[in-house]
Amino acid sequence: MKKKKIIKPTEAELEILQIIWESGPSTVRFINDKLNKKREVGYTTTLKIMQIMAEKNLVSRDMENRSHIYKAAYKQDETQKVLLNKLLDTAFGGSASKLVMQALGNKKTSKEEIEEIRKFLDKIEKGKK
Amino acid sequence: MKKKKIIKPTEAELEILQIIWESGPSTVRFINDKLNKKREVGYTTTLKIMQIMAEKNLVSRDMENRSHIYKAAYKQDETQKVLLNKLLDTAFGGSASKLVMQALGNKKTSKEEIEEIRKFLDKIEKGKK
DNA sequence: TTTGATCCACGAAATTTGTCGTAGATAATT
DNA sequence: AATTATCTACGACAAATTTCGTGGATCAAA
Repeated sequence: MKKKKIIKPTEAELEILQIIWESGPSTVRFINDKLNKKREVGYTTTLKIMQIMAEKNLVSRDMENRSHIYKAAYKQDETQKVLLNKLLDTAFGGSASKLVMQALGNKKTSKEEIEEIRKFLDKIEKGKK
Repeated sequence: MKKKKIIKPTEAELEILQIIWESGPSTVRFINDKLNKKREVGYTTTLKIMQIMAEKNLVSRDMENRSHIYKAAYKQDETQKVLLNKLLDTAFGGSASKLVMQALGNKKTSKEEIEEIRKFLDKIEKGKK
């Protein structure tokens, strides 16, 4: 049995992870600039959080050059899975369908998205029979 | 424009809210007992958290009798909605369908549940024209 | 009615999160 | 070469979270 990995990024960490997932391995400067397009954050604040993320092994970093390059240790999918399951447990009592309907009911979902989900349902139903 | 209420229970608070949602208005003793079936928690710890929840107006309490009775200030649905939307933003970049598929992909969902979701999709599509 | 159980209030302490400032090193510019 | 810009490391600090212990009040039991 492998040791279970614990992934639980905080909000600030998730904000950073999202940028890395989207843009690939990045420097602190790059990420801080991106963040500042949405809200004001000091450079050292971003730096500090990313250093902590490295300690926690949420990211790894290449320290070859002066400005280190950080990359995500876990794929976006894995992290989403963990967070979703946590929410499923803590707030939805484990009912995935309730969660799904809540998600769809709230947000205006496009016709295309709905179609996509239908196909997805077909697929998992087939694999289930 | 009404003042927007912010609901963001912590993990410990959610644990407690779930019990209240499931069992109805409860005393600290009752909740602490329930919690202790899963993990060890001191009575005063539970008490303290519930008092804080009352301060935050996450719960209201009837102080008529010596042992106060706490009840949830928000319905489970409302809270689920808030938490889900937060997760949607922070981890899924706002894509509800991605979240939905992730949720369905992970968990083994029964045929009945899938059918239920299909009907739900029909419904929101109709309401969408 | 004295003792013991139970309850709340209050506060202390440990941890985590998020925020920066400063210092020292290195790179770039003039 | 001297000055300026840019990095990392480190520590400090406030706020929020979680954890209890103690003390005083009230209720129940002996």
